[in-house]
Amino acid sequence: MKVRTRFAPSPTGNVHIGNMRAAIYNWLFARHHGGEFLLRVEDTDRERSTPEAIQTLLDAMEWLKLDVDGAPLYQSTRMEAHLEAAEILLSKGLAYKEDKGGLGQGECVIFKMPGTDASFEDGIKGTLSKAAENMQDFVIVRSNGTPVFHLANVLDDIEQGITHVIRGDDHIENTYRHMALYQALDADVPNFAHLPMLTNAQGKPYSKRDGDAFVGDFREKGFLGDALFNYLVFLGWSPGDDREIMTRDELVDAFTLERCQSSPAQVDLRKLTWMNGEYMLKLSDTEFEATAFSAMEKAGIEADPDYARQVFGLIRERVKTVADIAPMVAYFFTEEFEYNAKAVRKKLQKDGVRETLEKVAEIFKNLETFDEASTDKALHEFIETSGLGFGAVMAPLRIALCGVPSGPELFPMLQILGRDRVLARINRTIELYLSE
RNA sequence: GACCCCUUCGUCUAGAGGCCUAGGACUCCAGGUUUUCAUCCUGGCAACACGGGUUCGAACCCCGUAGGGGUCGCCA
Repeated sequence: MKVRTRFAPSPTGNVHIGNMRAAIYNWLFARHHGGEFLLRVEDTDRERSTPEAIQTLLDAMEWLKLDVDGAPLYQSTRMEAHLEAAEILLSKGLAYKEDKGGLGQGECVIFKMPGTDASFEDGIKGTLSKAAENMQDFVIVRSNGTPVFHLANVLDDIEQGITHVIRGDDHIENTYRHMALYQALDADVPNFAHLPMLTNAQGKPYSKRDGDAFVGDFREKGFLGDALFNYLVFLGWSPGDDREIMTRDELVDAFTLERCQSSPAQVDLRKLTWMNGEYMLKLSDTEFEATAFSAMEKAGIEADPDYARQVFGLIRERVKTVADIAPMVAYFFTEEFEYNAKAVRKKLQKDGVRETLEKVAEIFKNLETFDEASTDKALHEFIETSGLGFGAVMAPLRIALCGVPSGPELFPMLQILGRDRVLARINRTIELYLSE
């Protein structure tokens, strides 16, 4: 039988990474088995399920490249089918009506648990079981006539032909109910696998208030979709060897439920950042340029493409996240850059620095050609003949040129900035900080 | 409280009775490379929750304890 998995989120405008990891595992499992990965939008909450919220969901999935087979099933279109099924259960005596008083709107439909002990083979956690006396009947249609999650969810999974339900382990208790429902509905019970939850940096469960746990937030913080994907897969799974950076094909090939962890995993931004850096390095020049240009555009930096490309070459290897790019390149494109106060105090405002910078400017001015090699040569000669140390010359020069004490290699930077800009910046720095 | 689940370095994990002197990765620390920062290279710190069994032998099996978590809605 063909494997079919699904992702069944309710569109609320935000997708939590815990949910998204479940989606990723479903996708991986389906692809590994050559099966299908379906989407079901559980949009019965009309208040929150706006077109925008649905779009946010779709965007997140596209960003992580979770391609879906077939058209999404919108749960809101299935209400009649749900209610019809409830009627059948009622007529078979597998459900009953009762006024529990909850909504104050009369009777609701309650599913009758079979009264036998239940047990199933969880794809991740092994054998799970529960005694009959610990399972209670539950509502499947509210007294206002709307179907409850349990009914809708099971019916839709049957409708979509889902063979494997991979979901968070907060659903374990529901699974016993759902299994009973499948049986009452004369449907095949799918395989279940329950994923342990993801915890925040404090090792505590993400609460609804943890603002940094949404997929969109990671995108905004400058993480790459591929990197987040790779990282999320490894939160609770490993291939069993030492690989950690894996391509999609490799992941699809290696992914099995048996290798999933059954204990919770904590999200570590430092490791994600490291992994993202690895993915930034793997970007082709064209891809890097595209992301860099859009990052700069967002930051309001206008740039000549050819000049910008030279700059990118300099910073390429230093970038960990997309968000690093704009601040790192800003001073290449504007004279309005900020001077780091501490650096100015410690490296610039010292005896002899003014003279040094003036001398350097003089040397640069008289250079026949102004490029990486010539500036390198000239400055080395100057340092040698003047007896000044490298630090005494290079550090102030760097701050004069870009305002900060660290950055890309200096000589290529000189060439890219060009003589005019370099001289102007040195002069301005002297005026600003080194004139009596 | 009841029921269920989980427990290897700070974190993600390898480990399915002898290969474990418990391996890898991130972080951190030290050294090297570098004008600086980052990269890179080398090295280092660091864990089987605890207590009982079973066994010639246990991180791996069993029991218990502790800690953590989930569920107990006419939410999903």
